[in-house]
Amino acid sequence: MAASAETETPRQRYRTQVQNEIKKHAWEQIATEGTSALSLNAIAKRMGMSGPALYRYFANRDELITELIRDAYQSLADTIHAAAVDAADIRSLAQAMRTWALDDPQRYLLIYGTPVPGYRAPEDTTRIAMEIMAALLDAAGAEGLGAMPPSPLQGRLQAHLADHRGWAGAHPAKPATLHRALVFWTRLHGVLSLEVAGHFSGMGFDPAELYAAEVEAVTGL
Amino acid sequence: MAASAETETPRQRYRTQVQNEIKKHAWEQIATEGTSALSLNAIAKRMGMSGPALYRYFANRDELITELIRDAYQSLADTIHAAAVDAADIRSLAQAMRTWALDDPQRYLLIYGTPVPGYRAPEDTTRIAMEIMAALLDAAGAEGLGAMPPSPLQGRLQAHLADHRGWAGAHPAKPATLHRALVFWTRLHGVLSLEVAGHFSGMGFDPAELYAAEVEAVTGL
DNA sequence: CGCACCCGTGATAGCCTCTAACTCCAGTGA
DNA sequence: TCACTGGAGTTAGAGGCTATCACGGGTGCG
Repeated sequence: MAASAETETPRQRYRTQVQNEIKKHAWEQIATEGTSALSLNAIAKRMGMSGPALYRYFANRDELITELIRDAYQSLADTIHAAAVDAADIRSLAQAMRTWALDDPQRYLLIYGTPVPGYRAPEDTTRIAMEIMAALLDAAGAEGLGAMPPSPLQGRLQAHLADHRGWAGAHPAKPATLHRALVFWTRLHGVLSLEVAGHFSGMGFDPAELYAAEVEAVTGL
Repeated sequence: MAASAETETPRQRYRTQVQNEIKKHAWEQIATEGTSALSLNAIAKRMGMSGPALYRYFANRDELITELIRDAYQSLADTIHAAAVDAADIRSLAQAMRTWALDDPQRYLLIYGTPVPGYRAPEDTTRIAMEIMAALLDAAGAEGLGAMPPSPLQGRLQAHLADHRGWAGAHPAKPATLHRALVFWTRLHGVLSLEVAGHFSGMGFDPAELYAAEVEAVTGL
């Protein structure tokens, strides 16, 4: 990332510094008011300069948001990697994902929330998404996890996944592992997204209990 | 709903008719451009009248969106009720939910997508949400479903749910049924929301296969 | 018939994104 | 050392949006 740190001119260093400050203010605004209320004008005002100045650093509002999405993806990938280094099991990965999501709900929703119909994700976010998938596949393929209860339908899904494993890249995962990783992702996302969006808030029970039970269900799949 | 149809004055009938036309245009706009791009001005222009006229029918943009959310909730509840009348089993409910979600992704996302931080859902949407939950509990409590694999953690969750069953209202569901209904909701929502948001689009496999397998996993829980 | 009410209008304020023309200064090369 | 180039920031302004206000005009009620 900082490969050309020495060849960087002062101009460039100043530029990236201002860009980072803009992003910092953008994150604050997103966390409190939501992404839809993100305003370049307001950021500029808070930084003590006039609105159009920001267009030196980001071509338009969409480009800033795209950059924030990229950063959010990278942050999630880093979090998962860090958890995988500590202990590459499903439980710690799941815990890391949950704390990451609850730490800044709007950051989570920037990735997994409502997409803008016309928006096309840039190439490298899909690359990061595949990195995340690889970490999940590693954890899902670990020894000592429960076997999956046999059923024609589950077997059919695994056969289908074995035929369509492009998303796993070059990962040498067994069909059952592909299945487990996918289910890990969707089930935990199911609990997390509803929790983050506040759909449990009036229900009274503790989402953490449900989350833990779902994590266990995946390990014993 | 149409209890006072005869006592309605022509004025009132015209009023609700215009309101419905506004909502119709709003839905079209949401489906194509997304909720964040919903513009009262654009709707007015398309209806052949000037912007401020719409404020006779909705106090502000938020009130219109709230009304649309209410309608979306009601539409989901109706869909689930219709499916429950045909056959009150989990499979048909799950199928109805999926077709409803894919039929208009932005309508689904209006309920389950990114919430606006300050927004507070009105009372009757939570009432409708509880109706939906009741239908889920009915289906989850049916006879002939597989027993749940015993585990201390799953048992602990069920005990917790038995202690915090306010969201079930007066429904006489066993703890295992509470558990199954919750898991039905979160797991299917996990697959659906990722599918609707396009996170599977580049992965190559068929979400329907995964969905079917998850439905089966819930029935055999 | 008269009157109150509701509907739709244009004008306007204030916010936003984004462009254009301009000034100014830092860093560069002769 | 000095002229110059290019990036940074400014103001002005177009065009969009939400929302309010004051004003005509028609509708339906007493």
